[in-house]
Amino acid sequence: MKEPNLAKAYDPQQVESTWYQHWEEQGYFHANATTPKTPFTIVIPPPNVTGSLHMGHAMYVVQDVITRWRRMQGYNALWLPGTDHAGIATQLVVERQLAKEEGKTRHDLGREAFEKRIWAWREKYGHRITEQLRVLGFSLDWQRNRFTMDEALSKAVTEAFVRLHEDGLIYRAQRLINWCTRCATALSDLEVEASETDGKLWHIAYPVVGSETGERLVVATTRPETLLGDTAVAVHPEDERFKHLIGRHVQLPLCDRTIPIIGDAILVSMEFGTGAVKVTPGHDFSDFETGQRHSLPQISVFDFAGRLNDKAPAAFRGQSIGDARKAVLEALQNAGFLVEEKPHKLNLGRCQRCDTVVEPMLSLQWFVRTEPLAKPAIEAVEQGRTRFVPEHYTDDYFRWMRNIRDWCISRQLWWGHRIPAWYTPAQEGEEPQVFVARTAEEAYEKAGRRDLIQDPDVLDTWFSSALWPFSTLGWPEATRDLRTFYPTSVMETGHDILFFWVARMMMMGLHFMKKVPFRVVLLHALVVDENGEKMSKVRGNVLDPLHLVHGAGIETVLGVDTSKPTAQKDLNEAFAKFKKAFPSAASAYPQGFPRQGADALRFFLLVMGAQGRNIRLSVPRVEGYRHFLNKIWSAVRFFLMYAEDGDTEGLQNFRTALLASRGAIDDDLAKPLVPIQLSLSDRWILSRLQVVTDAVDLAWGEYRFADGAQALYHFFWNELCDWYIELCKPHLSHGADVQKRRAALGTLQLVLETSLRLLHPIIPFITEELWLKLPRFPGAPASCMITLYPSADEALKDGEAERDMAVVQSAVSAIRTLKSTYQLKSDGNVEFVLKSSDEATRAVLSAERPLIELLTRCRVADIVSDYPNTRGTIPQVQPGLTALLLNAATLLDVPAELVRLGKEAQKVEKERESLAARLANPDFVARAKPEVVAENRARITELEARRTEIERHTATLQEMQST
RNA sequence: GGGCGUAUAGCUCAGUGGUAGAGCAUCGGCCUUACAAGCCGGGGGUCACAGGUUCAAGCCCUGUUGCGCCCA
Repeated sequence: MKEPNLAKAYDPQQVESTWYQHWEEQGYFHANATTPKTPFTIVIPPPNVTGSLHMGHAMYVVQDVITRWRRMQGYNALWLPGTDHAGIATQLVVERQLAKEEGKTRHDLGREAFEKRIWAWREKYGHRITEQLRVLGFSLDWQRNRFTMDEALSKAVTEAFVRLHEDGLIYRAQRLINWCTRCATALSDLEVEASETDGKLWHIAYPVVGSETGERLVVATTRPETLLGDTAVAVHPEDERFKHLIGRHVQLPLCDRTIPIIGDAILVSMEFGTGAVKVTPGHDFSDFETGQRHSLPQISVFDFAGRLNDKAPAAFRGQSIGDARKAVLEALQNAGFLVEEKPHKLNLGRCQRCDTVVEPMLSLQWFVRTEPLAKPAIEAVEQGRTRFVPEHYTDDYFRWMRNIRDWCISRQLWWGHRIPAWYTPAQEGEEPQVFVARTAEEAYEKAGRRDLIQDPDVLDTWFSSALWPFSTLGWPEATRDLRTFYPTSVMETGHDILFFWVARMMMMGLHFMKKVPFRVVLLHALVVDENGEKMSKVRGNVLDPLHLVHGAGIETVLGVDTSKPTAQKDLNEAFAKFKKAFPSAASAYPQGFPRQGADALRFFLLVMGAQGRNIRLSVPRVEGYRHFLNKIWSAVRFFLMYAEDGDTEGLQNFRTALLASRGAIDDDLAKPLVPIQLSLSDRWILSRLQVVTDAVDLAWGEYRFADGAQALYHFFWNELCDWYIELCKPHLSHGADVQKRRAALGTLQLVLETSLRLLHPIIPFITEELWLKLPRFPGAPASCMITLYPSADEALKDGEAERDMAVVQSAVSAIRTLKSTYQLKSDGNVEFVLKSSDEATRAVLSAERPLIELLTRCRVADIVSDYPNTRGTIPQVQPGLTALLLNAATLLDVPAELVRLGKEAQKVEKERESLAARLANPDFVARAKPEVVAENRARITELEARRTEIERHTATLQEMQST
C-alpha cells in the first residue's frame, strides 16, 4: 500500500479548470470532413447571442452525451456550434444601453450607426454564451462556429428568399397581422402568447335604423374602443330573436355611420353575451375573416404607435388605445348606449418578448406561403424519414403542419437580414413595382433603372434559423461539409420550439436540399422549479446553472445588487420568491450554493430528463450526484493505493489474456503463461460489468439517458463499491496469494477503466482526470475522450458466478441484519452457523467463508445442512439459507423475538397464500406462460421451506417461554 | 372548447402484463486505513378514483377528478 498520487477528496474546481482548453487545443472536438469514417452530425440549437447560459442550454448535455458516445464509437462525430442574432431581443438590449448611457434613441443615431453599434456590442458580449458552453464541457467543434449574421449565412438567407420568391412561395400582401406597439414591428402568430386576463364584457346598444319601435340591437364586446372601426353587426342566422333584423342597418354610436346587420353562423354563438357581435375587420382576426365572407370594408382606427388615427372621430384622435377605451365608454354612457358592464376573463395575445398586448393591424408585409412547403414535410414524417422521440410529438407536428397558416416574415427592425426587395419610388395613383434580387445591381438590372429603394425591413430571425442545418455547412455553396454532414443525424431541442424551429427546418431543408434536415428529432423536457412552474424572471424562480457549477453566495444566486441602499430589502424579497419556488434548496442552502461542478449538474439533468415530464430542479439532488462523483474518485484512489507502477505491462494485457483464457480470442500468443485464477467475486464483477455495458448500450441507442445513467450509478456504487471492493481487499493485502492478487488487481483495474469510459460521455471532466491516473502503457490514447466506447464481452458473462454471489450476499445480509437488530459488537467473537439444505449453497458458503467473515466481522462457526437444537440461538431466515446467531441465550428477549418472527412469518404467509391461490387456479396453470408457472412453483416451494423454518424456531421459543 | 402529458413512499422520481423499487429525508448502530461527501441495518405504499379486459393490471381499455403544457 502506498499514498496514491490523488487528492483525498474530489474537488470539481481542480478537475474542471484545465481539461476543456486541453481538449480544444488537441483538436479532439474537430470533425474532419474528409475521413472515411461514418459521419454523425448534430447542429446546436443556436443560443441567442445576447443571452447568457440558462438551464435550457444546460440541457444541451444530451447532445454532448450523444456526440461523445458516437465519437468514442468511431463515428466522425460533428457537433456544430453557433449563435443566432435574435433580432428583437438584441435590438432592445442595445437600444436600452443607448438610452441609459447617452440618452439617445436609435433614430438619433440613424440606421447605419445603430447597426455598427450592435456589431460592436456583439464583439464585446457575444462570446459570453459560447464561453459558458465551454464551462459545461460541451464537445463542440469551435472551428465551425457559426453566427446567423455571418456573411456566408446571410448570403444563404438572401438566396433562400430569392428562390422562394421565384417559386411563388414568398409574397407581399396587405393582411391583418400581429403588431407589437412597443417593439414597433410585425410578429408571426407563434411570437404571440395567449394569456388569460381579467377583463370586462360591455353590452352596447346600437339603434336599428328606421325602427318604428325604437328597437336597439345590443352587442357584447371586450374591446369597446374598436367600435369606431366597426363595419357590421353580426347575429346568428337561426336566432329567432334577431333573424328579422338581418339585412337592415344600425346606427353606429359615436360615429355618423350606419352599418349592416349580417347573419353569420361561424362568428356568432347564440349563447355567448347578447347573441349579437360587432364586427371590426380592421382589428380582429375572426372579424377579418367574417369581413371577407361578407365583403365588408376594413377600417383601421389605430396607427402603428398604438394611437387613434384620423379615421376615428375627431374627439378621440391621438389618444392611446387605453385612453380611448375610457373616453369611448364615457361617451357611450353619456349618450345612453352603455347597457351593462360585467367582469369577464379573456384571452389576450401578448408579445413574447416584451409582454405588451399585441394589436391585430392591417399592414403590408412579406409572407411565406407555407402550405406547399408543409406537404413534403408531412410526408417525410409519415414515411418515417424523420422520427420524433418521444413519439407522441409526431401528432403535435402533424396537427400544426396540417393547419398551418402563412408565415409573416418581415420585421420592422434594424437588426437582421435586410429583405432583398427593391421598389420604384412611390408615385401618385401608382402602385410601386417590386424587384426581388440577390443584390442591388441585380435589382437595377431587372428594373432597368437605378432609382430603386430597398425594403427597409428585415427578416424574422427564425427565417434564418430555419436554414441552420444546411446554411451552417456552407449552403448555397456545394461544400465538402455539406456533402459529408447533411442530412444531420439528430436534432435535439426543447419541445417548446417544435413549431418555431423544428417544423420550419423540416420545410426549408426539404425544399432546398430535397432531403430531410435530420433523421431523429429528440425533444427534451423543460427545466422547471420545484413546484413545476416554468422558470421566468417575473416569477423570480430562475436559477443560473453556473451558480450551481461554481457555487455562489446567496446575493449572487438571487441576483441582488448589494451596493444599492435597498439591498437588504431586495434580498428579503428575492429570497421569499426563491423559497417559494425552491423550498428544499432554500432550506438547505440559505447562504448560497456550494460548488457542485459541471459534471454533477450534467449527471443530474441527464438522469432526471426521462421522457415525458419536466425536470424539477432539485439542488439537494444535484449535490447527491456530486457525492457519487466523490465515490468514483475514492474508488480509483483505493485502486491506486495498491497498483504497482512496475506492473502496468501485466495489467495492460489482462483483458486480452482473460479473453484468450476463455477461448474468446483465438490466439495462443495472447494466452497467459500462468493461468489467471479469478475468484468468485472477480468473476462476478466482470460479469456484472458486461451486463451494465449492455444496458448502457441499449439505453443510449434508444435515447433513454436516464436509464443508462442510472444503471451506471447503481453498478458503480452498489455493486462495484459496496461489494466488489470490499471482497477484493483480502486478495490485495500483503500476505495474499500472488496469483489471486494479480487477478484481483487486474480485475479491479479493468472494471474501473471500463467504467470510466462508460461514464465519460456523461461526466467528461472527472473521468478524464481519473482515467489518466490509471496505469498506462505505451501507445495508449492520450485522453479518455478518444478511447473506444466499451461493448460487452460475452465470454465474461458468468451466470454461475452471479448465482453463487447471490448466496454470499444473502448470507452476509442475514448476519448483518441480526447483528444490527441485536446491536452486536464487531469484535470477532460473535458466532454464527449457516444452515442450508441445499448442497450447492453449502459448497459456496464453505468456499467463501473467509469473505463472509470479513464482510460481517463475525465468525462463521459452522456450515450445516441441519441444526436440530436451536435453543439459545436467534435465526434470520433468508431464501435458501438461515443464519443462526449462537450463544444468544443472554441476549434473547423471548417475547420480542416471537414478535419479530411472527412478523416475518406473516409476510411469508401472505405471499405464500397469494401464490397458492394463483396456482390453485386451473386457468392460470393452463394459460400462463410455462416458465411463469414454473417460477411460481419454485417460489412457493421456497416460501414453504421458509415458513417451516420460521415455525420451527417459533415452536422452540414458545417452549422456552412456557418452561 | 380541442389536443397532449401526468398522478407510485414525507420529497424528487424509476417501474416495457407475472414477487412494488431507487435517491434524498427519517430512525437505530458504526470514525471498519478508498470514501463521514462514508459504511451497516430498519421503518415507511389502498400505485388518484370508479368500472372493464385478462389466468394475472401500477402497467392495457373506458370514464371521473386533480395538476401541467400546447392549440383555439
